[in-house]
Amino acid sequence: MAVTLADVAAHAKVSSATVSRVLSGNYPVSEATRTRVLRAVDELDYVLNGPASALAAASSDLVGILVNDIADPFFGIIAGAVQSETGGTAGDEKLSVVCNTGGSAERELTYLTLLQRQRAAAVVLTGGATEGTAGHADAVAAKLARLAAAGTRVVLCGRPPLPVPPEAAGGEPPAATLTFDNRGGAQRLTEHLLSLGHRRIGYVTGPPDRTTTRHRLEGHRAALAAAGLAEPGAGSGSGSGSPGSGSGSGGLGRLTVHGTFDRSSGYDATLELLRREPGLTAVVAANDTIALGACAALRDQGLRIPQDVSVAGFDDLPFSVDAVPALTTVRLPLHAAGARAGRIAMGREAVPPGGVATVRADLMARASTAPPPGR
Amino acid sequence: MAVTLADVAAHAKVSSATVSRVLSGNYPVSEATRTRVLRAVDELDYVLNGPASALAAASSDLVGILVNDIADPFFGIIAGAVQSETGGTAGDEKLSVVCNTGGSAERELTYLTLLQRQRAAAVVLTGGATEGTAGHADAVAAKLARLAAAGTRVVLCGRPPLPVPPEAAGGEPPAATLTFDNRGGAQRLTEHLLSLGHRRIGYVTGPPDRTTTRHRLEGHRAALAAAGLAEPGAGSGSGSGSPGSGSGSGGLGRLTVHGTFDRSSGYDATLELLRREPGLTAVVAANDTIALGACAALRDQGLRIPQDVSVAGFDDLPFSVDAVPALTTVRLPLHAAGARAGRIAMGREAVPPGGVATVRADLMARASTAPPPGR
DNA sequence: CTGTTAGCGCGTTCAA
DNA sequence: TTGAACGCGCTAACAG
Repeated sequence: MAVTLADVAAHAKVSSATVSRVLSGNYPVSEATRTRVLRAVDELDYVLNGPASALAAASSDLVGILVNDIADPFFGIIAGAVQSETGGTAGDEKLSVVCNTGGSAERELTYLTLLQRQRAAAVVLTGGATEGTAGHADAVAAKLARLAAAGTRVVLCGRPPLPVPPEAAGGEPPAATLTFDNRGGAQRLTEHLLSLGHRRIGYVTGPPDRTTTRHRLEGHRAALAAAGLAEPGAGSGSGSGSPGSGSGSGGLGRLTVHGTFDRSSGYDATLELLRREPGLTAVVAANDTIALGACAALRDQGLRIPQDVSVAGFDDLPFSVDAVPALTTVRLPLHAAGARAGRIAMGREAVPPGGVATVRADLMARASTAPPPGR
Repeated sequence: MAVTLADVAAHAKVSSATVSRVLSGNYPVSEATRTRVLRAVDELDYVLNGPASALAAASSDLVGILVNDIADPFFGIIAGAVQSETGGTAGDEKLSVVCNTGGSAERELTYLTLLQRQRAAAVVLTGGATEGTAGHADAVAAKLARLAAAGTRVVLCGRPPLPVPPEAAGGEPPAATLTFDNRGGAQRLTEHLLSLGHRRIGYVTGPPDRTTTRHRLEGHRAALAAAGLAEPGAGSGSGSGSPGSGSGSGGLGRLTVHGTFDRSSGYDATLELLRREPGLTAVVAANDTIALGACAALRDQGLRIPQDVSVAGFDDLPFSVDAVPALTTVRLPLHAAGARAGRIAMGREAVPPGGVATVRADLMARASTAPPPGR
């Protein structure tokens, strides 16, 4: 049906082996035959058969990039940066592709299996992990270990390091990891608010079963605790997973509302926060997108930012500086981190010592935060 | 090295063919052997070899989604919608992957070739095309025709229909197309501004060699012309491609500045516009992201929106409604269009009559536009 | 319902 | 420098 190597060989009056050598280029071929072959390829519109090639060579040029939400610029920026390094930057053309897991550990596993089937050259997992259902995290870790064992480079970008299995202690870690300092960044952000004088600070975040949610919340609470604001009775995790709802108990959980990582969830959660604590003077959001929704909700309630209520986000996505007022947030060098992950995936940069590098998260104090009213 | 079908067969004491049948599932196998095989698969940690499978079956489960800029939510939303339909919605698991072309026709061709090599089941091209270098557009069209001929479903989403080659007239079009009404939407948007009383309207747009740029600009100018505002001497295309610069000639081109489709370009271009025409009362941006930059620039110049200058965008991305003031724009049903493209790519929805369907673009008049000062 | 047998198209020895 | 031959791992006929 389609034109094959043999067809080209016949057309150029050489053996198929010669054609193969000309195309792969890593073997001496006389200039005369090379041009003859190339002309035949052109005339016949020949296209290499990827599966056959991969089968024979026992390798492929696929690089998979897994993201939780492709419509979220947070992931788009990272994925774009990874691709800019893994794409055909040199002779080594790689088909780097991004796979949208929707934050589901199940789909993540599905994609990993699919990539494993394709004998992918590398896999980059971006963003926080889901740690809800016990077993799923282990299943992912096990699959990654198997991928690594089969020669696939595994890189984690913006995700906590894999737990090291006891039996593997001392060996090379299966995955190179660039982890974000979510905890530290969140802590510095809340310290900023505290230093401005805020004491009644609401927290609007994403699903409780995400590492990103948990770490940023931990940083926030660590800052509160250090300021003597930690109330007893609040567990580390809190609230249900349904948008707009949170833990109803007293303590810290009362001022934390879980939802999803999007704008409308931030809107709803902020209204809920206001219901629980009308005297709120600041809202910290787990990311910039949520913060945008929070701003809208506050504004719709007739509250001014930052005169009545301060608002802060996380990530420093491009739109944050353009918000009105400009959003105080925590900057994550998403592009740089993604690019580095891409280079590691391509083997062009060494794995960080110990397999793990922490990416810094810097406070960007802007106009959306100010001292609380009457102070 | 890796465990193969034969290993599983031996372990389960059946033939490799039986194992294959159990795994593909589309063939009757007794319950007893099926469980035995599955257990063997599990015990041996067997993973299907994708290339070998694709080679033997002469098909693959790859679906490619090409986007111009993966960091831009415009593409993220479309790609996410496509994936939600092409992902394993039923028994037919497809590895749907998004490829970032960066708007380069060259990389677009590279990706198409790579997908062709993999014998992709379908390819979805999103967003406007580049029409700069003559020949490149033809090369892409030719490649798409070849892909379609080889059985790959080709779908265009948010891109103008492929030119129909004369010799193919009457036949099935090679690509199903969902095209956006960029021209109509832009025209209605500018009519809205005109009806408010604006006469000095600046236009900030992307690279001149993109169909999206051209069509939206055409709609804008059509509205101006209908209002008798067309000045002679302005060509259809104008300006150089470098950000912040535009055509220096008189006529319409004077109020049009080309750049890239991002925020900083919108910022710079707006300053340039203000330099050329300090009496400007409105700025129309070719998309919402540019509009955001335009707002920032105006604000930094001490101009109020919309009291001093009105601003409008295009696309109605999620953040637009949260801008302050809420952005007047043109809504494109990106998610719906992407989902439909995905269904067509999967063969779950019929190709529109004639191969082309136009997606409507509706004016969303919001708070960023108002009558000009003193009126 | 299950086993046997041929290739799928290419990379890679081994000889020449 | 080139050609011939084998096999990668799997699916799809064809028998039984």
